[in-house]
Amino acid sequence: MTTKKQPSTPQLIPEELVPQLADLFSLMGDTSRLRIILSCLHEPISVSDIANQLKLSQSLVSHHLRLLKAARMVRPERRGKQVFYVAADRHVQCVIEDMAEHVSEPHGVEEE
Amino acid sequence: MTTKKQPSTPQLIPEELVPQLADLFSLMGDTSRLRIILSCLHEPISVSDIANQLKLSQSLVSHHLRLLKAARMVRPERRGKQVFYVAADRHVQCVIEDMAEHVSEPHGVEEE
DNA sequence: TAAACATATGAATATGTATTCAAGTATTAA
DNA sequence: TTAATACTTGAATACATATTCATATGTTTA
Repeated sequence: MTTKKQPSTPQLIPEELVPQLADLFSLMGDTSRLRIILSCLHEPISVSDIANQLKLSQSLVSHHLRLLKAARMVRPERRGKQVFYVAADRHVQCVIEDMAEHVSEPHGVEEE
Repeated sequence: MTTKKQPSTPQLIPEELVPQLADLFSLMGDTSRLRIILSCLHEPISVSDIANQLKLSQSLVSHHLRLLKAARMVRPERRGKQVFYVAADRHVQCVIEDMAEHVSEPHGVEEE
């Protein structure tokens, strides 16, 4: 039984954004991809440098970067033969930092 | 070829947190689950109310809530026969709002 | 031009997971 | 206690997707 009649959906986040948001979170939900994001969070870094740093195949890194680029989370910048990637905007960083705070939160001691 | 020797990993986010963070993002990466999170973001709401509001089966909502609860993103509170769920802390809300800002960002006009 | 390097991409596979259905547990009311 | 309601849970399935391998594209140098 429904407790009370809900006035449709009283949320701050418009329903239309949900699929886009879910896509972005989903991208960040893979450890390889999250590490890649972290690698190019503060400064541009080349594909091969990411691969070496994270010990992932160049192919895999490239596949992931393609998805991240499509979602506008990173931006490519060619320098000669290499392509450098950097986080698209500051929001990505904020999101990760907020979430890091969440995991660092004291594990509710079931008080009250 | 590596551009320059990286000093291991100069990140603000410690490597150990990455799997936990990815798990959380992964949970938010499903539209059904993200909607469920949004439903109990501001006030406790019963399982059946969530199911009705989102037009999802009670079973599915319960399955998702179990995962969200395990990740300490929501907290259950029994009231008689019903169980109300509410977002565990404010960080979840911050994360979603930051991401919403990201998607609302002007789509870089490829300048320069 | 060809060769070497850096990155990208398509196909194949293996693994994960969202959803459904049926049955189980918990709480209240009769 | 039995019945009804609210929620949970396990198993099965269908679908998505991370990773690898082989190959292709783009860029510089010889």
